[in-house]
This record gives sequence, structure tokens and C-alpha cells, in this order.
Amino acid sequence: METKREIKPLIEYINQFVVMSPEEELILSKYVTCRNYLKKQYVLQQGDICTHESFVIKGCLNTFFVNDEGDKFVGSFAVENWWVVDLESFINQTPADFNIQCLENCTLAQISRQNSLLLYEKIPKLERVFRMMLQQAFCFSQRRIVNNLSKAAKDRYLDFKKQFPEIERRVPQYLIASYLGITREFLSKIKAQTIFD
Amino acid sequence: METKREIKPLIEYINQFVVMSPEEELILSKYVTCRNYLKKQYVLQQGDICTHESFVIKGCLNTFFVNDEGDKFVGSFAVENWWVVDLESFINQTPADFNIQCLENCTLAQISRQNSLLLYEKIPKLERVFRMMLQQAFCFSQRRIVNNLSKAAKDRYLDFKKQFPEIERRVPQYLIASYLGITREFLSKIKAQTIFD
DNA sequence: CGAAAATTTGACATGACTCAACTGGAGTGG
DNA sequence: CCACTCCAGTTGAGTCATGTCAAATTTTCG
Repeated sequence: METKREIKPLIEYINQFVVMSPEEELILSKYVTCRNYLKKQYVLQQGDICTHESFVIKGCLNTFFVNDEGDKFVGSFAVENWWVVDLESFINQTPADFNIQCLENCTLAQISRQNSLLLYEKIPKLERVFRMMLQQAFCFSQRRIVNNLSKAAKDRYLDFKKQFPEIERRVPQYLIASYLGITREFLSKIKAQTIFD
Repeated sequence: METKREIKPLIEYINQFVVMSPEEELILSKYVTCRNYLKKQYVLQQGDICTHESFVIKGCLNTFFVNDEGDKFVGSFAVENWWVVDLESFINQTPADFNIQCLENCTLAQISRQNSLLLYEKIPKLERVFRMMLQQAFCFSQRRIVNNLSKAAKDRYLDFKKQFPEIERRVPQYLIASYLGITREFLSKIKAQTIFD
């Protein structure tokens, strides 16, 4: 039996952090399942338990939170080679605060909670992989907080455009506005001001 | 030789996540140094390399960022049993974006970058400890982002007061205001409105 | 082509900021 | 032990960045 070809990008992602033997790759592939989703389909709905963590093989998704007034707030975007999960729900197996929805047709490599725990036992070096990955995610998250505190909407938008030109192209503006913490109308006005920058 | 008594709280903290043998505790204690700081002293200055990650044995600190206009923005607070570090600077050994300053006299258990790497080799289960710790930190960070996006200043303040009553007592209001992303004056006005809640 | 979704635009509203003055401790030194 | 200063916190008047609402326009896609 061979490592399934479809999870190749996941293997490569992991090899950034540690070197995996062919045997380990094979084990990993047995605990990972690939699944396709259609555009607009939900991978997770607020209130449900987040059963899997998903690595994006192909496509684009976003997480969002809906408050009591029904307002939507975008928590994150994910494209190829990113992970997407409601981590708190996944770890504690408690009801999720976030929705995860596909913005395009997607192929995801998914690991169930159960399998993630087994994988840490069978391939201990994955502890390191996920530790390092979380370090990056945490740094990114901290930087976003400070940007939100210290910069005006216009600068946050320009930074975003510069840092994620691809996402800017692939997702609708009103989701980017929400991610940046502003209204769609205001982002539109910022863009009008900004076309010559 | 015995495990140094002063790092007891760190050992206990780690034992939340994994069980360490006495030998492992001893190894750990050899790679950790305790250091005292005075109130107002800097553990790290923006632009310097963050050489250590610090576990708070005693005291209270905050991290903050100063932008080009000279405005200060509080990134985080840390009290007993919390870690404080500029993670990005620590990992990559690049100039820090953040200052870390003591708000009280502090005792910190510190691990140098070099020693942290050695410790992961000597006590592999620490990979798990830091992975789990980072999971928590990341979840916390995500929650803060969504709160900042979805809640008005008044609610953010009330949430903060509820979640960290101790920090609210120990640190000056103007730092809390900065952490919440509002001005000291506006926080003062919120408090005036809020005393009967 | 037609309907729904996304974006733009304008008039008006408001939450939060700025600046400046004032109050009230907490040191500090004479 | 008083006088002085310094810093945190409060208050008020005026302002600005961003939000709200509604209508017009453009884009997407069945």
C-alpha cells in the first residue's frame, strides 16, 4: 500500500518542520481522510462539536461568528496549505463558537480528534510539528491584535492587501471588511480613496 | 542535588499537562534560571532580541508596543503562572516588536532560546507541554480578536473585569484601557456610566 | 436574459478620540 | 509635617473616524 497521493501537500507541509520516514507517512495517511465540499457548504456550524481539524488541499474557506443580534464577524480565512478548525471546540469537544464555510469548492485533509490523539502517540514528532505550527499561528494572531489596536482602518486594509493579495482576489470584499473590523460600506469608501496609492 | 525549590510553581504548571519524573524535573531545573526584577524594570526592549521565555513565579508584567508616533499599545498582561515572551523574536532571534516591563517587583523563571532547544531534546514530552500551552494561548488570542471585532468598548471592559478581576486590581486603568483598545479618558467615562451595573 | 448578490454612493448619526482643565493621592525633600 | 511635584484618574466641549440606512449601480451566475 502506498501513501495516498491526494494528501501529498500535507506531507510536504509537515516536512517543513520535521523529516518523516516513508513508514510514518504511511501511518499518517491512514489516519487522515480527504473530503470534498461544495462552495457555500458548511464544514462546521456554530453550536456543533468540531470533530475534525482540516488542512486545505484545495479551495478557500472562512470562519465566522454570529452574535445574538445576528451580525456576522469573520474570524479567519484559509486557503491552500492552511489549517482551519475551531480549536477550542476541537480540543475540548464543546459546542463551537464559529462556523466554517467554503467560499469555493474545497478538498480538505481531515483528522478527527480521536485520530489526532492516536497520531501523537504513533508519530511523536508530530508533537513538534503542531507545536511549531501553533507558534506561528499565535504570532500571527498577536500581530493582528496589535494591528487592530494601533492602526486606522485604511492602513489595516492596505496591509491586508499587501500581505494577502491572493485572498483579496478570491474572497468578496464584504468578508474582508468584516475581517478587518469595518463595515462593507466603509471599506468601499476606503477603496475609492485608495485607488491612486 | 535537588530540584531548586524556587521553580516549584513551574514544575506544577507543567504537571498539569504531563507527568514528569524526578529526574526530568532535575534536568529541567538545570536549564531554568530564576531572576528578580524591580518594578518598572524592562525584561525586554523593543528592537532587542528576546533571549528568554519567562514564566512568572511572582509579580505582574505587561508587554507593549510603541508605534512611530510614540503611542503605546498594551499587547498583554502576565501574572503568576503565565508566560511572557515576544514569541516571534524568541523563535527567530530577530529584533523584538514588543517591550516587556514589570508592573511590580517580579520573580521570573527563564529559559534561554538555546536551553529551550536542548530541553526539547532531553525531555521530549515538553514538546507536548508547549504544544498544549500554545493551543490555549491561541484560543485565547482568537477570542480576544473576535471580542474586539464584535463588542462595544463598554462590553469589552465589563468582560475584562469579570474575566480578570485580579488584573483589574493590580494594574493602572490606563494600561487596561490600552489593552482594550480605547483611550484612558473614554474608559474613565465608561466606568462612570457603569458603577451601578 | 433576469434575478440575486455584491458593491458603490450619499446624507446623516454616533461612538470614541483629542485636548485642556481639574482633582486627588503618593512620594520626596526641606 | 508641610509644601511641592508628579502621576493617575476624571470631566467637559468640540471633533473625527467610522457606522447606519437607503437608494443606485454593477457583477455574478443560473
